[in-house]
Amino acid sequence: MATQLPAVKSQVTDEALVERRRNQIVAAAVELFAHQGYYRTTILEIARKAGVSSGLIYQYVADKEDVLLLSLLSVLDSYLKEIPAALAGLTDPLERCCVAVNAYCRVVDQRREATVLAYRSTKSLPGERRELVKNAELETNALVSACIQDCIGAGLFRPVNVELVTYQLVAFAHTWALKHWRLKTLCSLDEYIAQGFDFIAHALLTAKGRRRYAKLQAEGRLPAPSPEPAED
Amino acid sequence: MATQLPAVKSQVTDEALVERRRNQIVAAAVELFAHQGYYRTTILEIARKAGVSSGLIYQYVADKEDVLLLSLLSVLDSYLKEIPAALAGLTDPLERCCVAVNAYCRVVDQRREATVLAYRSTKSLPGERRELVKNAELETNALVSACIQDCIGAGLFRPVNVELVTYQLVAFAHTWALKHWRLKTLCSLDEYIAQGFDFIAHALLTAKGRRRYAKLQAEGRLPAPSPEPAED
Amino acid sequence: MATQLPAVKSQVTDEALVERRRNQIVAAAVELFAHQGYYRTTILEIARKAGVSSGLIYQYVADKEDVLLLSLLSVLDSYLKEIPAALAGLTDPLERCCVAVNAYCRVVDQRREATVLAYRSTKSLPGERRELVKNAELETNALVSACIQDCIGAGLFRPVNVELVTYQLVAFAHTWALKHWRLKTLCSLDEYIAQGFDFIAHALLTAKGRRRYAKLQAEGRLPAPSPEPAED
Amino acid sequence: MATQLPAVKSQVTDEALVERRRNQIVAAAVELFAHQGYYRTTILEIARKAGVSSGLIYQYVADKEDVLLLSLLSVLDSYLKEIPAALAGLTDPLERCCVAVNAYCRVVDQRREATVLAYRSTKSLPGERRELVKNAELETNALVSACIQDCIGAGLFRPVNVELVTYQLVAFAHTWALKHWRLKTLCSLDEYIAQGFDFIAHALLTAKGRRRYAKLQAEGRLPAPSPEPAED
DNA sequence: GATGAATGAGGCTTCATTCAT
DNA sequence: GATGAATGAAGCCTCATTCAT
Repeated sequence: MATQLPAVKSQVTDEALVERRRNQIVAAAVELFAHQGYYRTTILEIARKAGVSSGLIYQYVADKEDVLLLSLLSVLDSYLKEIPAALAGLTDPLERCCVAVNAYCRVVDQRREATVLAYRSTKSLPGERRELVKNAELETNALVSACIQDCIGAGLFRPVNVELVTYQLVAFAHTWALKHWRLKTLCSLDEYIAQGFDFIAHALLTAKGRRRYAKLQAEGRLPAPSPEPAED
Repeated sequence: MATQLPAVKSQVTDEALVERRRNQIVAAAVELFAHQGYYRTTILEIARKAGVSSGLIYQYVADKEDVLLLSLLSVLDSYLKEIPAALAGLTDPLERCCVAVNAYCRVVDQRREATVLAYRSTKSLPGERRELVKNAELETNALVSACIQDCIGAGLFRPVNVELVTYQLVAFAHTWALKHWRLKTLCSLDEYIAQGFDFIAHALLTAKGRRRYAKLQAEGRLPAPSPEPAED
Repeated sequence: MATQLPAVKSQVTDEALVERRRNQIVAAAVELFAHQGYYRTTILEIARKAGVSSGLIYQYVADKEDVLLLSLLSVLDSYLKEIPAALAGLTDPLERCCVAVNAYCRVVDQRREATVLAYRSTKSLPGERRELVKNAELETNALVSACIQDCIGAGLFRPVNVELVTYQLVAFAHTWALKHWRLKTLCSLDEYIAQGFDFIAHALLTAKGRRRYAKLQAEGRLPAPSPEPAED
Repeated sequence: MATQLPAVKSQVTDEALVERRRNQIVAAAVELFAHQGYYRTTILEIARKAGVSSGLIYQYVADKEDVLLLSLLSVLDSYLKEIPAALAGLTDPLERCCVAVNAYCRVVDQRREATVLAYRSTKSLPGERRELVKNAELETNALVSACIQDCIGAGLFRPVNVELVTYQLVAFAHTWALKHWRLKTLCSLDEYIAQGFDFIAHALLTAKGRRRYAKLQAEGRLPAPSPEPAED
């Protein structure tokens, strides 16, 4: 798992303990970082919230930046787990694509502050540590890309540039967190997802794809309730 | 202008001087904040880069957060100026919409680091000051929304939720800056814009809109070169 | 002067102020370091004793080690000033040599704790900074070496290895400080110097040298009172 | 032995174990202290180098200062053992004196860093513990003093102040370690010792002593090769 | 109006020491 | 007896802010 990358070393040797302590620390850190930002959060606050001493943190982490790194990786990790979990058992490419986006939006919603944190603080990490975060992000992207690719392969999506479109979808999911202060006044998460599907569907579906989409919708296999029929 | 909002008070009375000094300070601050982040940048660094003393800054600004506020407002201000400038003289709703998005992407590209800064640091501002930034953002959004609304009114776009779609377009523009580290390896700005237009066009255009779009394209009135005709 | 070496940089530009502040800081530091040792002394203690704030110290010095460096250099500097001062106007090689050793012993006595500090703490400085101290030490050695060399040149001293003998004499002076806890129970500084002269005289003087030495003694031109006639 | 002095108490009762563990700890500590200094060395480092846990150290020692005390005593102990060992079986007073100085210089050379450590760190010990170190030093001095005294008694040395001259000789030996950074560029240990003998011989020998010295030299009973006959 | 030296609160980090296992 | 995880006091250093000039 990402949080066990050799990049972050601990003084403590007991693997299980390291795992447990780091989870403790990171849980506290993510919450504090998300609410107050990285720089406004002190190690002492993290320690207190985690119920440990400040010195203990440094047995599991080299410095404060490491706590940030682990925190960011844990957020990205949650994406990397939730999306495949949602896809389990599904085979229809279009269904998979919709479910993936839906799942992505919902994790983002559940970890909204943490998602914002990733945007705020990734740049606070220098060099190598930032690369780790970027790589984790690319791993998640790859999940989405694969879905799009499969839809194209199945003739359901137009032959678009997969990676660029991936970023459109990812941006769609992230925007829910980034602009939540405004979006929440405009619609619910369900509505947000539904209109996104509508937007994306029109943007990508082929004629064949549209038929399949309609069928899935009719069968109730599309995750979010569509607020209005997608047509022009 | 935003930088003259009463929220930021100066000890100096000469209006013109205040204006000039603040521009000096903000110019230096934006550059430093953009590259190093807000917390990593010291007042002394800003002073030095602005060619003034650290003490002087406090005659034009209440505290460091004020410098951040002014910096963020200046970034958003540049959006608010560039987009209308690009639209000047244009009347066709679809053309205006495309030009607006294009202009937005290009300002973002020109002020890429500053755009990222806005994402990183807006949350570093507390309460009232953050509202000012949000309002400035909404002002820019309104420019885009108006274009979309006009296209819908003209039957060129489907009757979508204007504000939500606005966020799609805004997200598209911002993503160029936010994910530039990756996007730059995938395509040029022109290509990015072109595929975005393609995506958006499919997502929003009505049959009538498609005809108009094709015509504008044929007349060379669409800002970016379209890599391939938009159809499926 | 050693304390103005470019190796130690200050944030403050006013040369005179830097000089004054550093003297303030170093004076406090030398006293504290000498009594408590480098590691047991805190920057805050130094600041308090110097009558300044702890932050101020860092405007004149990069870190605590720099304070140590300046302190050590100031000690070595005092040797480098006192010895030539004592030699001023003297021309007889043997007299000069005796006066130099005498002066050395007396500075060491005056700055006894500081001399011990140099032995304790030079190794606490890493790389480049330690070199600066070593060079300052060699400069003082050169003063003594020159005296010895002249005596050899004048046929007053046997043709010994000048640098090695220099270290004998330097060690003699330093030992007064290093072993003061014991030596002070055995004799006074005057007696210590006198017996040292006796020892050194026997070790180095040629027949001609012995005659000159006796003459100088008779004329009262040798610094310390000889407790007993030097003969075997 | 010095390390068994009641001043250092252990929680463990098994005498032999205490002895063994302490040797383990001290061996590691001396090496680390000598290279990095006392304050720069952590208990954890000592524990690791000694192959034990950090907690174990505190079962054989009250605190870190105790480790320093034991370390310093062990260094001084090695002098106290090596010198008598070198003298074993020798009866001629002059030969004994020369052998003693030679042996002293060689232990110092072998334990050069440790010797420097003693100079750096004895003052780091407070009150009572420092006395123990001083006493150990005086014990070694007594070995040298006895040799000098015997030479005077045998009419081989001039009637000098024994303790003061002892310090000259001790300083000579220690200086090899203290100024090794410079001396090593000037001569080898053998040469250093040789010139020291030359210096000391001239300083102390009576006419009778000089004859004896020449004889010993001729018989090859003086430890170091004399570079040139000692005369003027 | 402008300067920049001075302040001092506050954060990160280290590490001697303890103690439950 | 031995371990090593946990503690928390303490120190170095930074930097926003002030204010005398």
